[in-house]
Formats: sequence, C-alpha cells, structure tokens
Amino acid sequence: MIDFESLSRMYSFSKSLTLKDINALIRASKRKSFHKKEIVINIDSASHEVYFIRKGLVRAYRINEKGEEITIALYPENSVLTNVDVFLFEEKSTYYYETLEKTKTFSIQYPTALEVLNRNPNLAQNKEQIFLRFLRSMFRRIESFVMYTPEERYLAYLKEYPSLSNRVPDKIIASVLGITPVSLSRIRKRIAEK
Amino acid sequence: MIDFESLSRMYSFSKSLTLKDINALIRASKRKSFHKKEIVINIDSASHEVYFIRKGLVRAYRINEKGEEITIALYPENSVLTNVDVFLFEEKSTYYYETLEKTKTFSIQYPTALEVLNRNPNLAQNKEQIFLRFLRSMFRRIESFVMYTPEERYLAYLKEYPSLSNRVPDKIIASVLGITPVSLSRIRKRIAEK
DNA sequence: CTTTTTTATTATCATATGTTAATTTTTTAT
DNA sequence: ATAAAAAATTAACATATGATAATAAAAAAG
Repeated sequence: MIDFESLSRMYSFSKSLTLKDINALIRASKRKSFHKKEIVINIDSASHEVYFIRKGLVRAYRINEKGEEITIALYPENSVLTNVDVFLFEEKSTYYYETLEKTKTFSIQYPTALEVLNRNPNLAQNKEQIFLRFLRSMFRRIESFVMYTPEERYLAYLKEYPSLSNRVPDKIIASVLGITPVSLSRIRKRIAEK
Repeated sequence: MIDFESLSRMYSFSKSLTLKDINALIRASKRKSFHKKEIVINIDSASHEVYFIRKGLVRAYRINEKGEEITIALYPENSVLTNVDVFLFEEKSTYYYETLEKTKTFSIQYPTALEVLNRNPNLAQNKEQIFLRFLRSMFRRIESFVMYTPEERYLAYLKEYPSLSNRVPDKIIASVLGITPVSLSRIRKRIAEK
C-alpha cells in the first residue's frame, strides 16, 4: 500500500517523518479523488476528517449576506485541509470546501489520527509542525492586511504563490485579498502599465 | 510563592490546569513589572521568553519604510505574549513589544517551559490549548479583513474588546485595523451620526 | 496649575475602491 | 466546432480612503 508517490509526497511535506511514521499514517488514511468543482467538505458539516492535498487545489468559501461568494483560503498541493469551524470552534462548518481542479487527497479521521499519534511519539512533534505552519501563514497574512495596500498584497501573492496565479480565477484571488474583482482588474492594469 | 492572585489568574486563563501544574509553572516562572511605555522585548531581540500578562497592556509595533508606527497586535490581561519572529520564523524580533500601561507579567524561558511540560503531561495539552487560542484569534482576524469593511471591523473590535477602546489610543487601534488614524476618526464620526 | 507634548478632529484635494452595468474575452459544455 | 456560460475588463458615478496640514482637545510632564 506504500507506493513511491505517497512516500515522496510525505517526504516533501515533512522531512522529519520516519518510514515507520509514514507507514502508520498511510495505513490509517484513505485516498480520495475529486472532480473539479466537487465539494470536499460541505457547509454545516461536522466532519473531523483531515485532508492532505496530494494533487490539485481546493478553496474554502461561503456566501455572504449580499449573496457574494467569499473565498477565505486556498489549499494547493502538499497542504493540510481541515474543517476550521470544527477544529477551532467546535461548530459546524460555515464554509464550503470545493475543488478548483481535479484533486487527489489522503485523508484521515481526526480521532484515528490521534491514535496513530499516540502510538508514534515522533508524529506528535509533527503535529506541532503542522500547527506552526498554520500559525506562520496566518501571521504573515495578517501582517499583509495591516501593513500593505491591496496592490502590494496582490504583488506579494504573485511572488509567494506564482504557480497559483494561473490556476485560480482572478475573482477568487480578489476575494482572498479582501477586494472586489473589479478592483483587482484595475490593479492588474496599473501594474501592467509600469 | 503561590498566592491567590496567581492562582486565580491561572484559573481564569485555563480551567484545565491542576494545582500541581500551576505549582510547577509558577515555581519556574518569574514576575516582572514594567512602567508605561517600557520595552518588554526589543526589536532584534532573540529572546525565547514567554510572557503571561497578569495586568496591563502591551503592543507589538514596528516602524515601516515611511517612518510610521505599525501596531500589529495588542496583548491585554490574561494573554500570552511571545516573540513571534523567534517562535514562528527563528529570526530576531522585527517588532518592539512595548507596554501601553503599567504592566505585570509572569514569564518563563521557553526551554524551561518545555522541561516543565515534559515533567507534567497535563500541561502538554495546555500547550495545545494555547496554540489553538492563537489560531482562533488569528483566523477570526483574517476573516474580518477578508469579509468586512474598515467600519465593520472597527465596530467588531469595539464589541469584542470593549474594555480596550478606552485604554488604547485611536491611532493604535487604526493601525491594528489596517487603516489610518484620520480615516478612523471619520469612521467614528459616521458612526456617531447614526 | 501651567506648559508642553501627544492625540484627535477637521478640512482639502488626490487617488483608490465599491457598485452597477455593458462589453469583451475566456472557458466550459454539448 | 459551436453555443452557452463564466470570467475579466472597461466605463461611469458615488463613496471611502490616503496624504498633508491646520486646529482643537486631551494627556503628560514639570
């Protein structure tokens, strides 16, 4: 059940995983495939499933009071996707998690993951690494909102995620940056004129 | 060395701490007092010290390229303050952590805290709680930037931290909200007119 | 208490963004 | 390949914000 692709994905995700850890994780996890625009976790779901994106791209979005789609996060390859509402607030999901591309995942029920963690102390450290990874990206994102203009945020986004800019529709990028699609289009024009 | 104030502070911070845990923590930590406008952690510091704010108020700020003070975070009573650059990015601090009021803290060197944690398995769970607390507040803050206007963010801030609005100068609140002091003043006027 | 310094407000003007709608371009579906 | 749908661009207008400066109010220092 352990193939080269799983191994190398795991390795690229975390170099501190041992073969034994990887084995334990892979045996406890299952693979899923999603078509484009397929729901991974639905709104109102209480799912405790933790996903590792092997391939593809997922977004988390909701519909606001005005009926607009608000995308709060993108999950590209090698990222960990969880139901934030369940994990952080013990509430049902307030977001749809939907693929933007054909996507392949490993996933594991959180209670099962905890069992594996308890049997493999090495993994506990890995759990902390995942927490730190979330904290890092969230902190950088907050910094970008506090310190930079929308235009600067867009440029930083292009720099940090060059591979995503071609895969994510601008209207979704705009939402992630906290601006409207029309405004992003104008920003793009301004940048192009330089 | 364990007084009632320490106990009740600890209890209000986390109800899952046992007396033994509290004892271990308090014995390993030391108390500090700071005057108003005193530096707790300086820019470029590599300090691994973790602070628990017993009383008072601290902010993290830096000076941007234009010479403006940018406040990224506020740390009121019962919050945990760490050198984010050191903890998340293993770099020297890019922020000044400065008191806005007379402030009293418990603090502990992170390596020492880890020793205490290792000797007291109950505390490990508590460490996770602290992580979760950071993740929660960061996530909510990101949501507020993505989904709400500056005016809505200000109203949400007033609602969430009513006790802070009188203690923090508006120019600092403006910075935390990612807007200019002039703009916040206008927002306040607009709100007052309703 | 008075003076000095800091903060907040207001005004003015330039610029950016939001909103709505029309048009063009691109993507998707058949 | 063609039609249909979605996304991106552009335009026009209203509104909000940024920048700078002057003034008023509040806080700090002596």
